[in-house]
Amino acid sequence: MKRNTWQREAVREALDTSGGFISAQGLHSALHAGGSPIGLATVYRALSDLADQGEADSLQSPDGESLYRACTTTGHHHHLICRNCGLTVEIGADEVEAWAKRVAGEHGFTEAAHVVDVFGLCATCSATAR
Amino acid sequence: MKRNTWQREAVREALDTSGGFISAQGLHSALHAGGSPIGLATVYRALSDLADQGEADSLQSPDGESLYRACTTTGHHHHLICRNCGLTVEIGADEVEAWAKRVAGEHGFTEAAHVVDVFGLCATCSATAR
DNA sequence: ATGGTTTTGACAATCATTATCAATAACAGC
DNA sequence: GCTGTTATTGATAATGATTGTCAAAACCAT
Ligand SMILES: [Zn+2]
Ligand SMILES: [Zn+2]
Ligand SMILES: [Zn+2]
Ligand SMILES: [Zn+2]
Repeated sequence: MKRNTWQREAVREALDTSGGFISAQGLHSALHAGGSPIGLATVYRALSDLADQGEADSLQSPDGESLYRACTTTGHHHHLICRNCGLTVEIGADEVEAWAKRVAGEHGFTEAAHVVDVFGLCATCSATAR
Repeated sequence: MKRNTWQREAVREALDTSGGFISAQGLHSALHAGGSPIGLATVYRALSDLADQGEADSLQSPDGESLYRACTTTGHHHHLICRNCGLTVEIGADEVEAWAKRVAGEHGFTEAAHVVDVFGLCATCSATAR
């Protein structure tokens, strides 16, 4: 049976607080900065569990890091992510869902999954950058 | 000035031969299997260069590895990839391009890039799997 | 409160990728 | 073709993220 520990709860809360996508290392740093003595391995395990249970979304950053986020949308969705500050907008994309299903079918592919993310600079970061 | 070496050419040819997306490690193994004594670091450098010059496409595998492929389509496009055998189909996706641009704009994002890939089992692998 | 079982965390191990740097090989100019 | 300059190579070390190990600590049903 699965047990409840303050570590797991701490990770959940830190994820909620973070707002945007964040790496395991980043979350661990944030937790430490907040005074938590949680171990790094534990953060990795908690994030992995949260992702498995569907309580967190995960994706690969452009440079191959795994990033996690506590999303509010329950169902399947995609993300618009600021590559500077991490601000994330959850996006429903029915037309993309249809497209993905169609192209997979047209080429005889089964068990198709898709990776669809948009990375850019949010309005705030765009303004700052100039 | 850039010099031409048999190593660089070997990587280009191996990429062409591969057909699907392949990792640097995988290409290095393939080259060694074919009798080439090329070094691993050189394969990494050559692939990075090819990607920079637009002669190769690159993407992150679902588990965070960088994969490369010599694509025939010159312009921007996306991929339908067999997660079992690596078979890759190049896909033009005007509707997705438009969608990505639209959602970025709607939320004030600039310099938006998108990651759009479909992973599945190709017809052959689907048949074998059952 | 107790005991069996899960979870933790310090640390080692792994794996992909990048940095080093002396030795090598391209190639421009003679 | 020979030569000197300089980009490139490759063995290896270094890095950085992630996972494995395992004894000690924490949970929780009883
Ligand atoms: Zn931003
Ligand atoms: Zn989708
Ligand atoms: Zn391509
Ligand atoms: Zn296949």
